Amino acid sequence: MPELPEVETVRRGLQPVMEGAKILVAEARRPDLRFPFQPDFVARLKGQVVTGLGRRAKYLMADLGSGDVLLMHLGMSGSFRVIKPDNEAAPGEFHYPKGKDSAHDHVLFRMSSGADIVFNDPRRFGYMKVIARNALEDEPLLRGLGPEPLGNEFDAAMLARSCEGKTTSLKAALLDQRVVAGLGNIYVCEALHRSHLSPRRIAATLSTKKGEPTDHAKRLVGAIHTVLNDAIKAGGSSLRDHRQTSGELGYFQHSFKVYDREGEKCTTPRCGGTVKRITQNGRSTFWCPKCQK
DNA sequence: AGCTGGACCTGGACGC
DNA sequence: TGCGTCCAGGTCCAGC
Repeated sequence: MPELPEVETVRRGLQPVMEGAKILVAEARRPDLRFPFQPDFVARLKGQVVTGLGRRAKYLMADLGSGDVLLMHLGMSGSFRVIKPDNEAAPGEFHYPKGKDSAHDHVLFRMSSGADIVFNDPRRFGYMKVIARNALEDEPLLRGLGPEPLGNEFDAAMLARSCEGKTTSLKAALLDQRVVAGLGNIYVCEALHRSHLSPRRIAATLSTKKGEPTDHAKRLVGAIHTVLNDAIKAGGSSLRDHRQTSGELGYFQHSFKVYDREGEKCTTPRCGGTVKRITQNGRSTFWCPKCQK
């Protein structure tokens, strides 16, 4: 599920049951997700109080009382659900209704807040890692991350600067987490449509020869802001029945203008174009060639 | 150095 | 029904 708005929605769902609560039990039900779990993964979690739950780009970060940080990424198909523990179960055991994809419930936490938290990830592109807080800046997974798209430092000037000299497409540049961290395939397509910019445009065209941001860059940053904020307000997007931690569906998918709308009429007033799908860098791009230039 | 394409996984939708 | 193909919200890494 997870681009920035979905990860932020997950964070808000987990925060009430995680923050200030102790991890009574932690369990990893397989040796690896995308990477092997660290040998001391469970040991470093058990008994720790979660002092805060934050987000950086598409990562969730749980601060622990020990000074460690639990880093979590949802990959393509990761999700969390919050369930009530079964009081009949032994204290260290997780008993809960099994669904058809329970086989992909890979990580479980029992919190002192009275919640069990289950991480499910069929494709296992997600991962979790415990890092000492004072070593965060050396963490390779976080190293080259660009600015938060909703943060103060991300503006047209900064976007133009980081796209300077880039010969790749605008689509590919915006998906590059070093340029801006948190966008994915959906919100890049949506932001480009809302700013009427072609996904095939060369990224370097966001700046003038003097290195000043063009109006295009300003429009694009504005569109990124609005589409992300609107999506967060809607609880993210629910594709293929992906759910929030509470089991509720986000509803921003109903607001997609182009993503997964190939063949539909463009919604831009007086455009009259049709949404097309092309492949760029191996991934689908949805856009309207008529109003995106 | 920057960029592209393949690899990593599983499951759902579709066509025959 | 079953089998094959294609596609999916991400990102790392090799190779050009």
